[in-house]
Amino acid sequence: MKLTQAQLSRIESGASDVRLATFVELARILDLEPVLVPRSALSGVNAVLRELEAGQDARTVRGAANDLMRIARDLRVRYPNDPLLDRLETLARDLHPLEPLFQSSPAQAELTDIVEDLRERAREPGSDLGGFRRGVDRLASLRNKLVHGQQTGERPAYTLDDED
Amino acid sequence: MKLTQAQLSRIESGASDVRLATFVELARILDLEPVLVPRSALSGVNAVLRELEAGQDARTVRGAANDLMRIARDLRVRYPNDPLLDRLETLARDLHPLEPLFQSSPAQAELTDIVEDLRERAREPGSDLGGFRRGVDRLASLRNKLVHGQQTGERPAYTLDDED
DNA sequence: CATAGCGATACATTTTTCCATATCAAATGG
DNA sequence: CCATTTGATATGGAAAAATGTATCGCTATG
Repeated sequence: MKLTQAQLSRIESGASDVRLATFVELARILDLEPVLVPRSALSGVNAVLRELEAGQDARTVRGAANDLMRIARDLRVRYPNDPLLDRLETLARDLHPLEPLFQSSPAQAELTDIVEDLRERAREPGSDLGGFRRGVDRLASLRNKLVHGQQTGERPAYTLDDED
Repeated sequence: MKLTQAQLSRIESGASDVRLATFVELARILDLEPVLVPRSALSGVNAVLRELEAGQDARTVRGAANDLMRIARDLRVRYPNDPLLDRLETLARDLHPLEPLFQSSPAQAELTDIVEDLRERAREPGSDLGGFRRGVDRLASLRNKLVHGQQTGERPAYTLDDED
């Protein structure tokens, strides 16, 4: 498939009901992936997409996860076997797949806030583990909230996304 | 558009790269909705889809999660503040969203085995926490394995879902 | 054996797609 | 200021492919 200039022109002017192969190629170029979604899953998928497209900076979550991992690793020196650090690492790892859910929501803000807090507490040597634990708990509950607030819904509709 | 019998025959035999309109119509008939997903959102969307299509014997994982929560709660009576129990609870909670990953894999067996083991150890009063901890570790590593063996890496090639 | 149902195929039609070329706008050079 | 180049978009015509209609062959069933 070549997707020539002429072809594009006709597509843009709506003068052509392209073939599937052409369509897919075009999607690729636009960094989109055509996916067939069962109607029953539509609302869920839409939710994910909505949250994502609102937010610009996806890297923030990844960055936060990395920060948390680093914090945990640093503290290991002092508390080699502390389960609290296990927990923190687990939570940080969990962040990655949940990325889409963080976009554009206040969750993002909360997350960076938590990271800030933990970083702060980790800095002071004899830092009270109680405060640190509270931070980790905050992270955990944020995580749980996101994962669970992922309820289903209803409303099927016709939704071929736009192009151009 | 009519989607005649002849056309369907050709499509099924792969002898035709349909036009977009035909494709959409076919999707409709199959109760599917074509959606263009930004690559960056693909993992999130796939997660939702996986979760949904698991639907059938999801109860097993859920059951395991509940069992684990119960075990943890019971042990609380004796060890009110043990962080190991925190960890177990966290892991149990984590199970839910990972449900789809358990489907049909040996992971399912491993999970029930772990639950069996922990239940056993929790039964005997002065049970050695070492063994119990080992069980929890097993659960954690199973979880991590699943979560990590999950990442796509790159390009889903021509991932239009199947039809027929 | 007749016939009804279903999928595959032939041939005709329609439409996309490709290649070449035209059109147009903005930029560039004398 | 006009001519020419350059780049990007539209269009015409030919080739290729999808779609439609009619038909054929197979299987089941009376």
